[in-house]
Amino acid sequence: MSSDPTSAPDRLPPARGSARRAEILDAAVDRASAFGLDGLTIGSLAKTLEMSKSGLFAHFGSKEKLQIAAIEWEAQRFEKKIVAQAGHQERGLARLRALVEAWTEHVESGGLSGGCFFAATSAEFGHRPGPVRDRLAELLKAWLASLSEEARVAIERGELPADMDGEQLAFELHAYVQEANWSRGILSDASAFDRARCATERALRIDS
Amino acid sequence: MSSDPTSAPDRLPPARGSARRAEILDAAVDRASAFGLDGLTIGSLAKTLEMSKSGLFAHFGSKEKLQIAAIEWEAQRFEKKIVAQAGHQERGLARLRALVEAWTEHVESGGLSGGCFFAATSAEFGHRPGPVRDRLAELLKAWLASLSEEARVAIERGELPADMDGEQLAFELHAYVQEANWSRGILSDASAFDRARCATERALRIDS
DNA sequence: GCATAAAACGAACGTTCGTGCTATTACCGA
DNA sequence: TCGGTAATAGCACGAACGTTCGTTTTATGC
Repeated sequence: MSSDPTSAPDRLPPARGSARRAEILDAAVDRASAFGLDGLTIGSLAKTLEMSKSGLFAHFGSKEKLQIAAIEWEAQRFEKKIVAQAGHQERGLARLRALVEAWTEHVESGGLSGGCFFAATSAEFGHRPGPVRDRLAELLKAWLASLSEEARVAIERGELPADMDGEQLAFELHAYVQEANWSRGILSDASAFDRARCATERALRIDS
Repeated sequence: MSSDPTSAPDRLPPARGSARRAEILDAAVDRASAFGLDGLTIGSLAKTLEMSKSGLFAHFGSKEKLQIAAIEWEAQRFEKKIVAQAGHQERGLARLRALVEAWTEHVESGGLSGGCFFAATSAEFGHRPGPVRDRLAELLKAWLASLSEEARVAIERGELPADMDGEQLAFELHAYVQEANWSRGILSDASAFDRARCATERALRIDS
């Protein structure tokens, strides 16, 4: 196989179906951001991709597996684009700021037609038990924990007031970005992200 | 009309079906808070109420009209329970505080199985054009305007710092309650409303 | 070039969706 | 008591849902 120059790039992902799968999941994430993971119907998704229902279905085996695959797909994108990038920053306030800023930019300009994928899907499944909800809860809990842990370090280092509570700060920072996403959606308020950035900045100022 | 004591109350809504209609809409709001206005199917709603699909359907004429009726129903409840009550408070900071506190309590203990009705439905329809979205947008824009207008009065009166921005403050206060609702849902975090109250309290302190 | 496996397809299943149409029941004024 | 109106039920419809099946196309390895 090493003698064949064309087959070299596709190493660990074994199948040539992986490209198709990526296309499907990109479209699935986009649709789910606007219509929810329930509104993500196999028929409409297949029509979008100009393929047959059964052909698409065979990639996942069930709708629930498709839903979870979409979640994992977006989670990976999120991890690479935000968490990993912010990891280059020094721990504490700098990294916390990097996380929130990258996240804000990701939600604002992520290119999804329904705004933040996780906002849409977690609102949808917030009160519906099952594997989909469980996975979403896991991911979002971890994301909140990342924020509050980094806030804790910043406080410990004296970069933020000692009487601050890391979890409370994470709660508020998270709220601003979610509110901006919501506000842009239902209120068509494009300036909402500026408000979020403004609120974030004030929350992270040392003197507050 | 003043001569007939019995027909006086039910003027425009003519029917004695109004009691049944109330039952239906109560159930509809509850279901929609958990499953969304799309997940609010006529079949399942009828089963919940132990009546026939067609019998229920006849009350509204179309699913979209049922959805909008549910929205108006909850909007009325909201108006009476929160806006009207807070109207007894003096304008400015006192009324703003009353609005947010009553709202927080309403979302926390409103008895809906999916949490805040408007959070669920506006997230669902945030990016889907149509009459349902339009009505939700109208109501939520008005609610945000109520908050920021009251904030503006409070600032004008010197009850809040003069360099504050009413709209920005409303954005943040709104964000806290929405975040609490979201957090209780997907993270099963019951203490989220305490965080929201804490953040609200700090935002409304004069010295901040 | 041929065997083989993966990928996509078209058709159909049973169910549920929203929505009509018609018949039946319950109530209230005359 | 009767007649009319509002409320509900029963039944059927076309469409879309997720899913299964058998077949056909496509790509790869010997």
